[in-house]
Amino acid sequence: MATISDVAALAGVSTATVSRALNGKATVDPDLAARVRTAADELGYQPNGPARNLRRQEAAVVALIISDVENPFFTAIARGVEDVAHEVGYSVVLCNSDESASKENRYIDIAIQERVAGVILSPTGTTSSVDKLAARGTAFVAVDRPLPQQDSDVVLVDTRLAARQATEHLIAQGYQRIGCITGPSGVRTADDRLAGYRDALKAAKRRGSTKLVRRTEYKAAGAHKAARDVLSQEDPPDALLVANSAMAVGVLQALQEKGIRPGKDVGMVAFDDAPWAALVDPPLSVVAQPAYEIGTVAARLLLARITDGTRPPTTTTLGARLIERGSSHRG
Amino acid sequence: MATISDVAALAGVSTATVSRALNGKATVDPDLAARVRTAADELGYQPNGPARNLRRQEAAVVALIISDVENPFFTAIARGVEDVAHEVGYSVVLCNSDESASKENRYIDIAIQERVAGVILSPTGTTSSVDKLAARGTAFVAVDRPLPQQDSDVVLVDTRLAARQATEHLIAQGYQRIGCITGPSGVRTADDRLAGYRDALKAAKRRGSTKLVRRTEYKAAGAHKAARDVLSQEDPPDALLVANSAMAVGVLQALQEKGIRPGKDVGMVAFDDAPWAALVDPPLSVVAQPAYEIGTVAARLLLARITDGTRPPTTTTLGARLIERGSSHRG
DNA sequence: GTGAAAGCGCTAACAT
DNA sequence: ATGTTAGCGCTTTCAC
Repeated sequence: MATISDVAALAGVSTATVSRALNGKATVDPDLAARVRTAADELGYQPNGPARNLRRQEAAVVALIISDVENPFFTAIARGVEDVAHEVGYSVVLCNSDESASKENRYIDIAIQERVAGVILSPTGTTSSVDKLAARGTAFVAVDRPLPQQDSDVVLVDTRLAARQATEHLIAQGYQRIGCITGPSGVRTADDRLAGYRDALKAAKRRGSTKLVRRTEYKAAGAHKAARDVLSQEDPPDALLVANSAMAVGVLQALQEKGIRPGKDVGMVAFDDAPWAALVDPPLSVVAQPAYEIGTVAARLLLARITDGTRPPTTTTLGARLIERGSSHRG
Repeated sequence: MATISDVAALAGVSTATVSRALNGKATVDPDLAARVRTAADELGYQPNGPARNLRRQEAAVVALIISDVENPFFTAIARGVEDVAHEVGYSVVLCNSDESASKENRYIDIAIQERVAGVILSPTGTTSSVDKLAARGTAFVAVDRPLPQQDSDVVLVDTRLAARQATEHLIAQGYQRIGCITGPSGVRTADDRLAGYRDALKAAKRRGSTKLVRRTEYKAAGAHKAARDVLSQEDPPDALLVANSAMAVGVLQALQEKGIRPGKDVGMVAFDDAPWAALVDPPLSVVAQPAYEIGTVAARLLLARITDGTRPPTTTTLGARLIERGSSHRG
């Protein structure tokens, strides 16, 4: 594979000049620069990234570690990050931690080893691995979930408030026994959504009951089981707040199997406005989160921190929007 | 940041010994190895990836360039690739080419520059950029779509046959004027699905009509417009074959807006068994592609090629499965 | 404006 | 079994 020396030899200049020419430094004679570019093209020269990064002590790459590639919420964030990063010449590598602390840890190690310029991640809960980034001075920002005792930049959604509003909406629609199916304990968004749900019940002077709450992984399968379970008990809920769109799939399956009609028999609001939400029957009421915007904001914060590591950490909280559709309106 | 020399100094050995110990070479005294590991831990030593890769002339990383991160088909492939790659100690970086030849090209350049061990990609159609990989001897395998005049490893689905079977199923159900909404011309899967659709019509001695065919990008918005258009004409189709699940969303929206009931008024089969397909009313008949398996097979082929660049290229064709649900049964 | 030369951190010959 | 040393390809002072 052609190296910078090959290009230098062909162009009849030094390697230093090649480097300067190819990196667009102003201090190089236009004629020479042209000759260098021609030589580089001729040889199909591609700079050796590891060598460059070794020398520069940093790569123009940001790592984005998300907890579930198959969740549209996170892929939308990814797009936001990409769009901003590409604008300023950074590449984005996507890593899928799969909601596993050990995978997250592994990817953080890789990010450090590869000396990426920065890391954006949706932390799995344990803070330990992120400390390494802080210790090394690698820029990072958390999305979707804050980092316990770590004052970093973070981009969140006011998910507790959103959950409260969604629950209040169900109450206003006349549902009496509202249940909640949320994610695993310790995952901040799952905890917050549950808290918001309870806020609404309390404000309406309703007594909550643990029998109406189920916690499970943020996946269809878990939610399916949870929904079957909660609906099979003696006093089943007549409405459900569901904490993400994958879970909504599982819950709707369960309703279908049990012959329960959403909206009429059991009201339902789910987090995340999946593309299909308006297509099911009845259309699914959702809490739409600004996922793409989370990505763009996080990327901008990261870039700012890369250039200036001393700026004070900020917390950005974006709002979510309740979209009322048929599944939360008593027919 | 601690370097290998720091570790060597602390452990009272040479850098070579540190390198050997940390890389698990057999030829190092167990006591020394332990001392080295302790020193490394103490310093929080993380090897410098660029330096290592520069020296080794290769990184234990494979790049996966997919054409749409928001398409569940491709994210399922990503999981397959990851699972296999991680087993053998490779990391996977995901790149989103967004169905754009220039982005694909850019990511290929980056992959080359970073000297990744191999590349898996769903090519956008133009072959040009992939030539660079071949020219440099970087291992790569194509998924979902073959590479024109490039004999590489490739993992495909027999999508033409699947399209034919889906169309035959619609014919068998008594639909008379079957239309097809497929992806852009030049994208192989889009062309193949159209060809399979025509195969079925021809075999049934039906005359196809270009007025029943629409081509658009593989996204909901394009398909939405296409469906409105095709259904508004004088002799509208009474059934539709739709080329992926994002498009199915757009088509179902259009049907909803026009008050057309899927199944009863217009039959429908779509590619890709999205999680929500069984939840819409009526449940959507689909062609289920073995996406995860495409990923695992591709990863295994890539690893084999990384170890032995001379093995003859293979083509693996996996089958798809028609899942009949309500949307293709006349009520 | 251009070239010579040092050195980023690591691994692999080679020497012992 | 361990240490010494060269060098991977690049960027960047430092001279000129």
